Amino acid sequence: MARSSSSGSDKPASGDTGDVRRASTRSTGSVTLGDVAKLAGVSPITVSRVLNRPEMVTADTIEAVRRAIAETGYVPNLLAGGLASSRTKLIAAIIPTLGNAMFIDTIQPLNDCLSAAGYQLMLGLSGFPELCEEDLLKAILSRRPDAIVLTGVNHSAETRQCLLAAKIPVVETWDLTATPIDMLVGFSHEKVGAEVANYLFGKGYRRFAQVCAEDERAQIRRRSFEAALRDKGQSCLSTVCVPTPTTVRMGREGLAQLLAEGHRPEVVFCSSDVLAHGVLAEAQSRGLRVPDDMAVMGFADLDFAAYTFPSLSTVHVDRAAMGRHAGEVLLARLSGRPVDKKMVDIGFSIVARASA
Amino acid sequence: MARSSSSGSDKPASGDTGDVRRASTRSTGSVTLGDVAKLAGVSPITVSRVLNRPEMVTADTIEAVRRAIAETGYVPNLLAGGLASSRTKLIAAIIPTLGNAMFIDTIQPLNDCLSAAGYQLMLGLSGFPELCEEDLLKAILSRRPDAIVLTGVNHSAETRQCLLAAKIPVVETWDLTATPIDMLVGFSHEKVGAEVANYLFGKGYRRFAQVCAEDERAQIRRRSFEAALRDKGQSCLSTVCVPTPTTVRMGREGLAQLLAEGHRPEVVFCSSDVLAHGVLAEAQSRGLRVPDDMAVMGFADLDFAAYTFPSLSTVHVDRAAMGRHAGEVLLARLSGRPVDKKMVDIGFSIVARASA
DNA sequence: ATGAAAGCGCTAACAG
DNA sequence: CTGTTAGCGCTTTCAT
Repeated sequence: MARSSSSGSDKPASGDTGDVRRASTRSTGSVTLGDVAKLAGVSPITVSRVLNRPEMVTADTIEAVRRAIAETGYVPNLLAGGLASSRTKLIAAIIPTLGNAMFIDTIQPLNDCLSAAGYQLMLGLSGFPELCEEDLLKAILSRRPDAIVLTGVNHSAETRQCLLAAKIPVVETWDLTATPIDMLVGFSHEKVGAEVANYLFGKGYRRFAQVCAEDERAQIRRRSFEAALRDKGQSCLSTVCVPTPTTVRMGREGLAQLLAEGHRPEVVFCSSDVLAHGVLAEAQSRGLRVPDDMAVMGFADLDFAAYTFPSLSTVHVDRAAMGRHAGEVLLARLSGRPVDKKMVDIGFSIVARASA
Repeated sequence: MARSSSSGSDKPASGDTGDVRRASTRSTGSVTLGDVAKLAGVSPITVSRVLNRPEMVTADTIEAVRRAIAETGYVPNLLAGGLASSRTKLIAAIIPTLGNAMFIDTIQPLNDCLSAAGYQLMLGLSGFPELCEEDLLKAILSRRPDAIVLTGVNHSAETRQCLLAAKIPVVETWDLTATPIDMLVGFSHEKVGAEVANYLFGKGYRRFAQVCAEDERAQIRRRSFEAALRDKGQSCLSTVCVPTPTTVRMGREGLAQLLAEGHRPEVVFCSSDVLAHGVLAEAQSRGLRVPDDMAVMGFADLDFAAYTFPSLSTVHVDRAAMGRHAGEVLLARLSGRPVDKKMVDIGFSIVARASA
């Protein structure tokens, strides 16, 4: 079967044993470039070109090779290709968890953007404890991705070192810093906390409480919120902290705890819409009127919350734009195009709905 | 003339000067096994052993090598390793979308399980249209994963062909079939539809409606639900179908549409808790009492729904167990251990809460 | 436009 | 226990 198919007369194994397919010492059994080349009657490199740079090959050759590829069911080996070329078409992204729709909303457009350009996205889950981010990173770097997307800007010295040594484009997301490793697209959590404080103070609220995730960026918003209150001579009655990843249940329990401790806040600022959702559910089940008895402010503007509690006031963050933008700067860099803005603040906005 | 850049004579390397560290034509610059070996004063293969089979090496050697690794910041190249050994420590999983918490709940324990065993999970998103599953699969197979986890059991002939040709362990999940490709862990969507029909009929409901995702498995549940109703001489008033991935919003709109069409169902069976959540939100905003005016049945038993609408009746599916189990059978197979059950029905149960 | 030779960095298979 | 040799399958470089 595996003979030149060029012109008809296909003699059955005509004696000469010259190129009998000798099993090499450790063949993997799968079809290789060489097999396709033999079938198509060309050299391996030509098959490679058909796949990677078809403009260098004549239409006839392409046709013959395509046929051979289809006939053999050849699937390229990107381990070999990546090893030889130092380009893997692989891009890694590290996020804390799959359990948080916030990050997913960023990853999805990133993935779309990259796969449209022929890259594959590999996800790494750091789990919120930033403890072993370095190990994860090494595991990821050992696959030699062409670039990497990080969540957050607070990395250990070792992590930065690894990243620098890898000499690949890096995009940090979900935060801002004056000293990015490479490129950056995020927004200011400090500003969020401060502006929310201003907003709520401006609405006349004076008894504040929080339900806040034990997450680095959530804590930044929290502290900034408290600081801004202090500037106004106010303070936060109480803050309930809950472990990550957060759930609606924790929001419910958070409010339950605040009330059990005897607090009667006029408004509760939650570190995410998931928690705010839980707080609203709990308030509702207790017959509290929102915002008259108690107002609620969330963060992120998640769909499911907005469609369950349309009154939820929140902070809108364009997560999809963040993902898209991260993909775009990466692709620009990888294709040698100039990257206009290495640092981008995508901003945020307070969405005032009936709950606060 | 083009050759002018060549340093040194054209003559064949006449002679000797052999061991000058001649920069290889295309070095990638990063630290290699060889560099570590040189520093540690051992051979490359010994470094490899320290990393992969330390039990074959003396403690002293390990120590020396470890030091050299730390000193150089060496990060193994798994492209090269995988190419040489035909084992990549990479396992792929294909799911329809990241936007559905159902699948995430399966993937998370799968990931935990695999990474604890030193494997890395690579996610592939097929998007619900099973159209180009084959292209995605080829892109994934080109990274030579050691095994693959699929969502669903309905694959094209080409897909099955690719999978067979790859000769790697395969686990299909989220469904049952008499003819799995290899291993299987799922449950019967047919049974779900039928049992829900029985349950609701038994509770005395007679006017049924559905809000159902345009998803293969959801449609199986739907048809089975309708068939079971027919067996009882009943029928479904109306079914609103919504595109995937589904959202809470679609659930709201689904109920709105049912009511706008003039239907007054006694009970609405939704193809997921996300949709049921939306239906409940819409019902609530219209002042409908649940279950007195209208009952609601969901599917999957998602946390966020249960904690927002604790009364939501639903079908419980142990998604985490499915993921864990998939990981376990895979690891068993990969380590040569016998796999006790190649096909596992993890079952489901109807959770009767106050909403139905 | 196509091909030949030489690796990419690592590990399997054998020595010693 | 450690080293030597020979590839894994592909792409680069340089030649034709």
